[in-house]
Amino acid sequence: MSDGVAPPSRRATRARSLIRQTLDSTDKFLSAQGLHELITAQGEDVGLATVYRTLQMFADDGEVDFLRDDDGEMLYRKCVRNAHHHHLICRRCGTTHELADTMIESWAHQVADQHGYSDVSHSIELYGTCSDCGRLG
Amino acid sequence: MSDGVAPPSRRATRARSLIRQTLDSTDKFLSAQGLHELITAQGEDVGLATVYRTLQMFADDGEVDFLRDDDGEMLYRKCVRNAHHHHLICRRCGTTHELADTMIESWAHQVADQHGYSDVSHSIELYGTCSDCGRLG
DNA sequence: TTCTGTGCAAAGCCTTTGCACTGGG
DNA sequence: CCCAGTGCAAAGGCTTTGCACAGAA
Repeated sequence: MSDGVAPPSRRATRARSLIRQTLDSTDKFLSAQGLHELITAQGEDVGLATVYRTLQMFADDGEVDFLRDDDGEMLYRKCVRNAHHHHLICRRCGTTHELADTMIESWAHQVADQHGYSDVSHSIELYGTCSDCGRLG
Repeated sequence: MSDGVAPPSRRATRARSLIRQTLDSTDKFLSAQGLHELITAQGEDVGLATVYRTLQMFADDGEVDFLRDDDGEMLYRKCVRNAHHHHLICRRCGTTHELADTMIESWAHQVADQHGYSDVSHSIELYGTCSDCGRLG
């Protein structure tokens, strides 16, 4: 599982800096387009294609978490935890909690073993309404 | 959770029959386009838009299982089990095992409760290489 | 100077939609 | 006969790509 390949050289640019800043400004998962809008709203300007390319690169480098929502859209969020984990996401406001639960990992492997599967990976995300949004009705 | 709404009237048509037949012919998850190709390969002809509309309808009616793969594509499969469940899917040949594990359900609810989330739902799929494909190298 | 990064516009892909025709009941 | 269902083509929405220019090192 170790990607022996060293990450390619990465230059420090205005676009990357702005994208990192924007990611750091929130705990929520953002789409490429959503992030682009936030940047634009700040009066800054970065090409949408660059946002897509950069988020993809950050994801490859493990600098951001990413997942695909129910609509098939990719969402990205600054990486808080390094180890493998899952998310509990408020489907209303997007607030996210990271879940580092070893039980799930072992469950996944156990089930896979039982069926003779190897190279197991899994996609596990929980959605709900967070307490704040719940209060607001 | 009961969808009190009675399903709208559904007519028996050639397209629906062909789509059902094709779904029944395999245990694997199929994309709309993949299913359309299978139908075409049988020398039959159904509009692609109809396949999309029909699969969506079957999904709404609970007649098929569906999920979104890592590429964001919707996949459909004939429904084997009625109760809520998850899947263990071979990422090579698409063979699928249904998992009816109550432990996961209770885990999800427990975690959500701990964080004050309500209306919990979850997206859980396992991917791996099945024993047959593993043997083939 | 060199080569990565960026912007823009075009193209790709999966999916949905509008509209007129077809066919099930 | 009537309305759900279908086909086709166009449009949508997210994402990727080609290419020439800009800017980091």
